Amino acid sequence: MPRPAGFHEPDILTRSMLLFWQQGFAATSVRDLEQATGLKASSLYNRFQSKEHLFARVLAHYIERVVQLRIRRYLNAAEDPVIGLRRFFETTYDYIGDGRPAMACLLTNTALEKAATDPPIRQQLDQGTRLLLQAFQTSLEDARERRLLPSQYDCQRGARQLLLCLQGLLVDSTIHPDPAWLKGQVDAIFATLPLIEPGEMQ
Amino acid sequence: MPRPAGFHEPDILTRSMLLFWQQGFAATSVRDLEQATGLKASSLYNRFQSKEHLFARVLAHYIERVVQLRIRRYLNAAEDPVIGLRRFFETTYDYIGDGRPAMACLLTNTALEKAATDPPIRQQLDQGTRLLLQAFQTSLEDARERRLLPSQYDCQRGARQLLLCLQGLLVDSTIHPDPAWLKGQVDAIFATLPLIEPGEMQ
DNA sequence: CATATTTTGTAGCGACTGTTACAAAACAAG
DNA sequence: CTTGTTTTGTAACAGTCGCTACAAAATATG
Repeated sequence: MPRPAGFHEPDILTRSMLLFWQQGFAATSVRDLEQATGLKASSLYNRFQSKEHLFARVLAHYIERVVQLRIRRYLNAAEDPVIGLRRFFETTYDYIGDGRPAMACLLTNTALEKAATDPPIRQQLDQGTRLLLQAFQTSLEDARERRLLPSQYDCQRGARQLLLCLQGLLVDSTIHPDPAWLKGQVDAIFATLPLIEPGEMQ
Repeated sequence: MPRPAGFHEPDILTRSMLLFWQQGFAATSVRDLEQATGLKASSLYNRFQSKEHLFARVLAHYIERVVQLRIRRYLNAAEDPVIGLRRFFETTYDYIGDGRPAMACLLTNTALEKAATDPPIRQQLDQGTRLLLQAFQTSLEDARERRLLPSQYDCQRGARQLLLCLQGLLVDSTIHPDPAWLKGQVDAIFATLPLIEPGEMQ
């Protein structure tokens, strides 16, 4: 009976996501969203209840389509867990160059822009970070089992440390959008891992 | 000859600073600034050219009055440089509690909200971070001279690592405004420092 | 006091904000 | 086709945005 919607919802979420990601929540107007999605405001408000509700959906979309994808691609699929972790970190600033605006991470941006506001948003942020934390810990445990890390290495604490550094790296990537500098930052991060060199194995 | 200004400029900057700090640049309106400073918009625009110019002045004020003060109080004045560093990190989330909104750091907030905009702002952010970087390095070098760190410890790299962790901690403090959790994060940060225990000294 | 200079308060500019009422258009089922 | 339901497009709402023109008030100098 009903007239079917003339658009693809995941597509709308992706297009909105890119806007929020680049400009932030407050700086993205409904008119911007209209233009990016090709939908009129009435359609957007018909499908999603408000700009805030749309944003919450976009956050979930980001976790699903960006964070999870990166975890699978760089961490779960890596042959060497340490190399996988390194690739994960180095690809956080891949987008830099050509004078494009710094984008960092939608979750991080949101944390500093809207954390104090409503609980559903903070819950999404918490879920995203827990996802990363768990993935890091798994990689570290994998590395420990392969004797790339000392047997007494605390992987849970290491994962927290890595997450902290990742968030710091994202901040730094907006202040210093310079791949060479950021590469050095990643080197500094991984220099603190008590990696066992192949020659050290007994 | 001229009529003197009926207000104290540093006071205006401090009051504006608190607003930008809590709400961000975009979310702080000129009307908010009027109310917080007690000045009418015409006076604000007479003294400062625009909201953007005022914000740039506020950033410099923040570096001078908050960052420098904290460096002097916790790092320069510390008897033990490592304890000083620890105090510096632990006091970043002192404001948390009583349901107050998360404030993190004005520089960090600005980096993720406005980094892509105008160069003068980014220059301020760069100066603030370089200030911190230098202070961290000095503390680490002090610690190395006192044989709290190995003689071959790379203090420059350590300082970059610490700055990264600080920025990460600031992000985390908005997602998890829980002093106990944050204390654990600081512990994880300092656990990576290759500190020489007193008993290990030869 | 008179004058020159600056700071205020009032009022309002045009543009933009998120949101909505309402009717026209599009479609699936009968 | 008709009916029922949903999605669209148009237009506009009240409110806020950054900002400014202008005159009144205030004050250090002469």
